[in-house]
Amino acid sequence: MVVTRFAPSPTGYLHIGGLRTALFSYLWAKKNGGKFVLRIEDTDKARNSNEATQAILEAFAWLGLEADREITYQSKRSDIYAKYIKQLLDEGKAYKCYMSREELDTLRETQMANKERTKYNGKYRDFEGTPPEGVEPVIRIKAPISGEIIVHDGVKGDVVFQAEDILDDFVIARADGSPTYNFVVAIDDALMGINEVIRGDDHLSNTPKQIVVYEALGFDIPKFYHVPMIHNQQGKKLSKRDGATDVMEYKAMGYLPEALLNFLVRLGWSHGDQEIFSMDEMKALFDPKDINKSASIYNTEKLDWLNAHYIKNSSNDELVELLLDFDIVLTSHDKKEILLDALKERAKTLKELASLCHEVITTPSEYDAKAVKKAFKGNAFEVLENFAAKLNAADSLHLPADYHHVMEEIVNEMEIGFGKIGNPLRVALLGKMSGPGLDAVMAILGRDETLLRIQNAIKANAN
RNA sequence: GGCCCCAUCGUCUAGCGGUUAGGAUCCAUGGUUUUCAUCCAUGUUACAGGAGUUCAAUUCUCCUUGGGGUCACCA
Repeated sequence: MVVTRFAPSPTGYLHIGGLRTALFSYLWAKKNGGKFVLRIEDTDKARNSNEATQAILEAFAWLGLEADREITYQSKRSDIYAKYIKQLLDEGKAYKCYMSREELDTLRETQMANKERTKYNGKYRDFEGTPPEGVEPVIRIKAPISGEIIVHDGVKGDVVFQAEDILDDFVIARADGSPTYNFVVAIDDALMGINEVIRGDDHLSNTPKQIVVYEALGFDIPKFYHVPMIHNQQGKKLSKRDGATDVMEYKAMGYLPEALLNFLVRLGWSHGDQEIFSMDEMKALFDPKDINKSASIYNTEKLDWLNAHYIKNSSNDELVELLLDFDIVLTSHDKKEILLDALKERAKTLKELASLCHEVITTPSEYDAKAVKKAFKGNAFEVLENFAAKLNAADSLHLPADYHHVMEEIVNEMEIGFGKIGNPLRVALLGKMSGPGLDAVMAILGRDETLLRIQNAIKANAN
């Protein structure tokens, strides 16, 4: 059974990069009929907040990524960590270190001055005398001082680290007794049965430390997949300063969850030439062996295209529901089908769709100057008057085709091109030169509103 | 700086020794449309550099260069 996890620390919103590794983990579990679990790493009381936890859960709910087990909170597991700290102490695999912070700082400065690697010098590793007064000790683990640590990584291949280069007896419990990250991660992953860890490759250099913990405790080491970072336009790790990195911002901007997920799954992963993936396809096709080794640059051009695609392919009922968040209420609008059919292929986001709806539904309060100049020339008003008269006289006007028929009559009777009626009519109805098909617009507005807008336009622009 | 990772169109990527280096996006042009958008065509643009291995390297090896990550009593 494959068990994967996503383990955010609740210091802020769910980040776009975090979401991608979460998605990969989720998909890989689903692909294998396994479990995807969520663990909140809330051990840093100073930086964590409950709001952040809620924000992360809200984002997961929006995207429909559900954890398969109850959420684990590290803050509730201190007893467990304490037990293992004691065990390592008893077994002589960890020890108390009485080096004060000042002493440690001095050591570090000296090493830096000598251009040496900064590492703990092992002063208390085999200490047997009387400990100094007034120092609350930290607990350090006895890490190997030589030899190789090999991370068998599913993305990068075998990565070899020399213990002497990267390891020292790192702290596993602070002076106040609280355990540190690399220690608890290993314990939690092991105890939660996590056997496939998919995470950002900024964790790759942490992995040897975690392996030290696994080995000291006799736990099985999971399979690791370190996925490359997502970079900003400057090629640096994506951070909060790089515009929209909060997942929920995308909801606010009018992106659909399926578009965002589809966009993210293709960032660093691919399946031949396929670009569009439904959730079912992702679950069936995702495999971490196809994850890229190189970082990708965050660029949302393709997200816009995907979002437009998913909007076009949404049902009108779904769109009515989604538009409620953008203050467009079409629930009982009798022409909503015509309206959405006409508009949904013109919008890149729900926000745009909402604004397009608003433009059609609302009587124009002003007319684009350029459009007026271009459209209301020659006998444009005469054409409009004739058209209005014809509309008045028509007996049944319901569908776009009915309105189209009236337009055809005018074109034939006055012996003009469609442009002669189309351009002025469009400006009259919408206030500008571009927009959806006029027959659809009129069907949406109905006869009365159409006539009203034509009269308004003539009144406002005939001078 | 030490250690580690990475390197194909602007961007996302395919490629797994022999290809006119493919797709997508973006951009441009044309067609469709009464307009705009959609849609459909077409086009511009890429193997970082240098050695080696090989009959043959984008592909394998090494070096250089460039980029990134990480080095806490943070996670």
